[in-house]
Amino acid sequence: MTLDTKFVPAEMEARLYKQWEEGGYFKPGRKPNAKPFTIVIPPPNVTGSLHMGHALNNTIQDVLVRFERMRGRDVLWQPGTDHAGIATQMVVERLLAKENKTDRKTMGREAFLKRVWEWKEESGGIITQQLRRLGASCDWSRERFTMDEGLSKAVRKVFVQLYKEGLIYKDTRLVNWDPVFETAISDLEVETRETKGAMWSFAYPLVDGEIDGLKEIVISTTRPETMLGDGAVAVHPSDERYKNLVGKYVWLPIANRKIPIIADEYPDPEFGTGAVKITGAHDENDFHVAKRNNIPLIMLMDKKARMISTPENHVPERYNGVDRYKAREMVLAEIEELGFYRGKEEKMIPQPFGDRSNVVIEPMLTEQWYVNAGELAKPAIAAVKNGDTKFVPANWDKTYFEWMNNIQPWCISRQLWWGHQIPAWYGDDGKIYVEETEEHAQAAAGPNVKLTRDEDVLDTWFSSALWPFSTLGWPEQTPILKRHYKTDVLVTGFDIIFFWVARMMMMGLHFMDGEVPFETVYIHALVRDEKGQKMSKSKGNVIDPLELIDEFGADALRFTMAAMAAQGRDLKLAKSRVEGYRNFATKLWNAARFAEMNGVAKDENFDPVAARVTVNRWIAGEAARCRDLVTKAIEDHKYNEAASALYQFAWNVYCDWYVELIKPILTGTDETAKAETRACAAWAFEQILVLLHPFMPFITEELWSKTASRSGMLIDASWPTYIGLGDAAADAEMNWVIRLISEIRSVRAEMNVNAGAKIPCVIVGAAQEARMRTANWEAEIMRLARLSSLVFEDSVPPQSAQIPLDEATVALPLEGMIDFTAERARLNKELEKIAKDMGGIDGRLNNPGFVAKAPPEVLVESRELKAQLEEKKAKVLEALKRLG
RNA sequence: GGGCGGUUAGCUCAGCGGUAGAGCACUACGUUGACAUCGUAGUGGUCGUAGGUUCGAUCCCUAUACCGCCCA
Repeated sequence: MTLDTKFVPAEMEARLYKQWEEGGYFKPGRKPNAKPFTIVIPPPNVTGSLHMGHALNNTIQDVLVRFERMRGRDVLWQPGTDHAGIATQMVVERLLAKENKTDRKTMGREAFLKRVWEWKEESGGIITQQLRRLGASCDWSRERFTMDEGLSKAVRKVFVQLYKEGLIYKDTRLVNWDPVFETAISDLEVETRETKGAMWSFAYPLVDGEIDGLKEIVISTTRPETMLGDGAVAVHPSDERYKNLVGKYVWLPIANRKIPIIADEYPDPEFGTGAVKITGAHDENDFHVAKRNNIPLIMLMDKKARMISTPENHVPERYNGVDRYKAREMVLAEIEELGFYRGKEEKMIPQPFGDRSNVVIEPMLTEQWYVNAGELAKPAIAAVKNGDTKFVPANWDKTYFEWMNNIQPWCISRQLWWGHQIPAWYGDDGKIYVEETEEHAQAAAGPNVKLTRDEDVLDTWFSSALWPFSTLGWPEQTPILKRHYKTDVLVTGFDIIFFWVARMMMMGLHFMDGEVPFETVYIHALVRDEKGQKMSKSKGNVIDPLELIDEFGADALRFTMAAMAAQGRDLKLAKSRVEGYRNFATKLWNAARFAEMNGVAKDENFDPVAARVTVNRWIAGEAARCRDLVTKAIEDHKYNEAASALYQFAWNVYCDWYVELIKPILTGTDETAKAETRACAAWAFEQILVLLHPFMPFITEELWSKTASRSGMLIDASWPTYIGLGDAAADAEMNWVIRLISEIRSVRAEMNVNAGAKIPCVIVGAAQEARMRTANWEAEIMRLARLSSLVFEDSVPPQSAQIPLDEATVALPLEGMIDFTAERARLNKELEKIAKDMGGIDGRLNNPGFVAKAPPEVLVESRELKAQLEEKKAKVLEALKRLG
């Protein structure tokens, strides 16, 4: 059981993870009488590989899950992946193009889908393997995929029910059309970006010649090519300039059509000429104007955003099949040639881009399926208002409400192949049959109707919205569903509050009898690079979490994530931070090696409450304090505070002081004290392992098994509860000793005393308590402060450096070793600091308002502080006097 | 235009009403058989700016500047 001198994370991590997983520790149901605790994972895309966002997200979930497991809850962390419609189809299409030089259309739907499934089987497991490397303790035996048979059944059932309730319907309106993927996408998948563009002005001549001195109306547009589809020119009803033109017509050049001049509230008279062209079929605002005024909607483009020439749209034949941007150039040239060109202004314009395809989205008039989100949002809003679901940090509910209150119909149909095909059939009788299966549809239609299934698939987020219950077996009423819905916490980033959180709320409430899908939504920050920039492949600033795991270990990465998870928006990741926590792991390893070398071993009979040695009583109290801090911090989702408490306790308290202070005991002759201290040191270290386990599961598990022979694994250990720990007298004594040693060290360094030199120390004016403490810790003080002697005397020896310590003065007779000018300077500096502190305190105490109004305990504290400062000041002055 | 964040040590960030903190970096010294992935000591901040509330403000309020995100 000897520990190696170095610790190598890689081997250990793989081995331990396997042991946990195969040991069934991640599975629920092991504590059937315990209260369940449930988290559903935000399902990563099957196409994905682990990035920093995943690392943060899953670290937090794993900390929670391991913590609650240790606290005795019956934990289910439900894992799975998302089929990610567009993303996956895109990946496989690219693969096809590369491999076989073919495309999905040539292959046909069936063959293509077969290929996607094959790809999923081959590559879909990458991300889940990577989650394992992070240490995520999900129950992999319950892994789900959004296109599993079970989940697909849930999707069909939800769709059919919502349709029959009138909450899903078909509608023809403008949608965001992605001309690369040739599908509609939802508003959320569109990203508006400011891009370089221009505003061109054209003249449309009046059909009736001159009216009110006007022969033409000048309109401006950022999209010249759409003029071919103009159905009207609109002006504001209050616009005097055009008052007598409303109801007249203009000639639309190129298309050679007559279009009316209409009055509508939409045009801004202050902007440009105050007249706008209305292209109802290709612009959202124009669409509404056209609807209001009964203006025809003229379709100009096909699914690839190429112009089409039809008898209906009057687009000249030469435009047929021309790309929209090429058509723009043609229109501009022709307008100029016709003499209707009226100038161009370069400007930045907002343009919609597809978040996946990265091309300009075209508003297109098509028939699509919609969810009446407004209706479903009502209970979802109420549930957050009344506290059934809480956002942490709480201010995110504002974002949630803001969006939910203004929610638009959700376009859920996609003209893709990869996804849940919509369970709707069209009969040759012209009717739509929405049923869970073709048999049901046929039954509904009757035997003589020929059915054709809707070709479209559903938005990926439709199935994700069902995740908290579909993964638990719904629509079957499984025991797991009963036990683990609603879930306890959802951990996710703010970027998918709308995409996912809001929709899960809607669907959960609707299909689970009004019960919310989760009690708490913990929203964490997004991981950015050191400079605060979003990590992206194109910027080349991506830090790969797996590389960090390779270099520093999963524990170090996890601890970094937790330590940086302070509630905020951004999390800028510096590699040095990960390195620092790797060092922390090394420190723990070495502390364990120290223990091993010094006979520090677990003693089943050791009871920290009964410890007699002061330093042991003290460390036990510190352990209890750390335990309380960590517990509270995790409960409050303040992972950084938990991490910081652990780091401090393990390194600054246990390693720096406790271990150093017990060395003389461990090598001493007091066998009783030695035995107790060995047992206590082992106990305290064990507390570190247990408390740290949720954050650093691997190294703690490894040390757990190597520092004692134990019956179970640490993952299965109980979160400690302590009764009767904490001893104020022991704390006071140890703190005094630590202060004494620190002060001597500080003076030594400042006086440039050779680090290796042992020096004498004389304590003057010590009260009984200080004398006792000194006696108790003589060996430790001498060792840690590098003293050759430690004695009490009645007066300060000549040529001493002097340290005031409460009522006593600690004198270091350093004749010949130090420069007394320097010592005087040091004491004067000390005096300055005291004076500064005093200034603050006096300012308060001399303020009648403070004395009258401050809480009594603050007043007492201030007075005590002043007394201490005064005592110290007197000592320093005395010391200066002695130096002459 | 609407909303939400941020501005604290050279860097990355905590703290958020009662004496300014951590890690990294930096400086000096390396003594102690766990650890140089370390130890000891130290340098470094008028807590964006201006008002206000308060006995007291980095912390609360108002305004303002700059940076960032989301929505239109």
